[in-house]
Amino acid sequence: MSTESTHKMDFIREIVAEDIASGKHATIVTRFPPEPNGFLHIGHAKALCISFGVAQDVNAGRLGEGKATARTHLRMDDTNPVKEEKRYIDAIHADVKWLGFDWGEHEYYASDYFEQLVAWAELLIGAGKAYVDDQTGDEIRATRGTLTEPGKASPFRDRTPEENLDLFARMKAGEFADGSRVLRAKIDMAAPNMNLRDPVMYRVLHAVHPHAGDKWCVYPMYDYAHGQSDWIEGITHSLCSLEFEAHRPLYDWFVDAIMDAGGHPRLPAPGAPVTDELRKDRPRQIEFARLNLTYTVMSKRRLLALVNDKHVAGWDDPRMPTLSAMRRRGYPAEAIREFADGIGLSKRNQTIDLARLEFHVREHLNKSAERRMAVLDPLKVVITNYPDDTVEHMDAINNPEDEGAGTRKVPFSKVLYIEREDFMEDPPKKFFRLGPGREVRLRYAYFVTCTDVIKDAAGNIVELHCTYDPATKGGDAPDGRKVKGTLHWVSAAHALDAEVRLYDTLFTQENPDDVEEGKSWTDQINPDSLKTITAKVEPAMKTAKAGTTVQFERTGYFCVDPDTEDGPLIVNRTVTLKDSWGKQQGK
RNA sequence: AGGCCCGUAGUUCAAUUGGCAGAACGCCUGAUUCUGGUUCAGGAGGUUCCAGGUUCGAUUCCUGGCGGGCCUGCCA
Repeated sequence: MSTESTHKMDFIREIVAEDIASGKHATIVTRFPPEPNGFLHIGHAKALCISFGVAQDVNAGRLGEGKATARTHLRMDDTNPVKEEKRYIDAIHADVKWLGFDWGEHEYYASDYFEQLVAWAELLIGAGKAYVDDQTGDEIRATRGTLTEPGKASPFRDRTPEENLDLFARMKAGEFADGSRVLRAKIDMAAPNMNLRDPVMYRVLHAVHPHAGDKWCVYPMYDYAHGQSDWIEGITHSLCSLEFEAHRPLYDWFVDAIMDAGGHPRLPAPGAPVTDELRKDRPRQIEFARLNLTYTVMSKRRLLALVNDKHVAGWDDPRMPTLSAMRRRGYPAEAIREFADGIGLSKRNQTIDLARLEFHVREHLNKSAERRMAVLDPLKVVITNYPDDTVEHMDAINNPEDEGAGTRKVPFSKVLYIEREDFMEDPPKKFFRLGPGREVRLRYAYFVTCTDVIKDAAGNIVELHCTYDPATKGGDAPDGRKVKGTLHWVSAAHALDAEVRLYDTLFTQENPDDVEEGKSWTDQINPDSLKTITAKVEPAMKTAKAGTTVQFERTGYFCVDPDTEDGPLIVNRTVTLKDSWGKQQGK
């Protein structure tokens, strides 16, 4: 009995399980094929979790009852040098690793297959299934037809294989200018699927490639390169998003056409026949719905625009949905994986509530993040009956969810800061915090009672006077009396200043595309998505290293920003704590 | 308009392949709590897109509608 029955299944895992059960595959190979033209985002995390997750499930015996092994390749889908850059390749490596996936030695580049791809293209030309077209881009577009009308054949469609071979060789040799000629597959100009109306296989591009250098003047299109790259690597299940559904017939057409012409990546010897057995050795493309999140955009084009138009500080600005941004913001990789695994897999377009991602972030951080006290909006408090020069070091628990995290000392003295919103001069009954004559607990310290409210000439509250009860040291009253509220605080003399970056959603609408006539998604950008303040934090934060996330009690989780390395403490708010009081106030 | 794909709580997914429609997140209530956090207990929320048909019985099968998505780059 396998654990399969108890494990979460989806339509892709069912297909893989069947393919193992039927003996179709003894080795399952999946792949993650990013184009290095931007940074990976949370949508890629979903794809990563699916392709790596399927392989992990196979290896763990959860899929296919241990009758197969599996691996996952990382492949740069680098067929368009004008958009791709080395720095994106580096960022992809870092992000995939950070998320927790290991491709081992299986790192590949589509550009490493260009030689083979060209050889197969020549095979197709020889078989009369591809031709060089001298039409301009505009002409090709104009003759492609529409959704309801068939296209028109190119005047160059019936060139001889010899002529095509010669022309293609000269394209490769760099004899022709960019855009002057393309190699097209000869399929069907009347096909209802537009992708089959003689799609372009190669274009002339005199561009330096980030991986292949200046070796090539022709570059293959996605449709011609992707399926064949899968095939070369022995990918069994090529998992991609829904918009490639209409490309699947073409994906299969190229494989069939190459085999019909005598090609196969695993021919035992040059010129050997493509046997029925070899014919079964081919990849299968399966599509699933890509991830959308509320209050953000996910397309790389738009993310690039946000960066280029300076709406954010960069690809790793913590407001971005990129993995590098989430890392910088303090989202744990494990939370992102749990999120991705939990949202399900289907063919329906999905938009997930941001709240669901935040749930996983809080769930993980609640268990792992140490607690600290920090006052974001300081209000001075003087404990009038506390000795002037005394400092006490209070014991504070680092993480109530993790006993192993231990305790620390927090200095307490006569002058403190508390949160401005923790005091109300005329509080309603449900307000459990400080008010004139009210007693509250200062966490890990004493019960205090507010005796005086000091205001400036304009009537603004600038200071509070309180008395403390020495018998309540540590936070408990020996007489058993209770207080409704517990406040966080810092000692003014010991507090550190910290720059705190408070983030809100990058867009004001759940769906940034939901706009009135004449407006665009960029009009929905939230002008208050970043607020920078200076907070007072307890001295234990002095040693906090970049990348560590702590919980500031009662306010939220905060991650030390890498900018801290060369200056004062800077923290990013990862996510707020759930706030039933604030919610109640909001309505 | 032509082709392909998809319609189940607010959202994302289940429903042992024809047998009493469930879960998670979100929302609401209560208990607990030295974080208005956590934890625990409970609640609201469904014409399974619609209409026919087959069947003792349909979310599931059939037919026809309706709604949504994708496709007319020398992007991926």
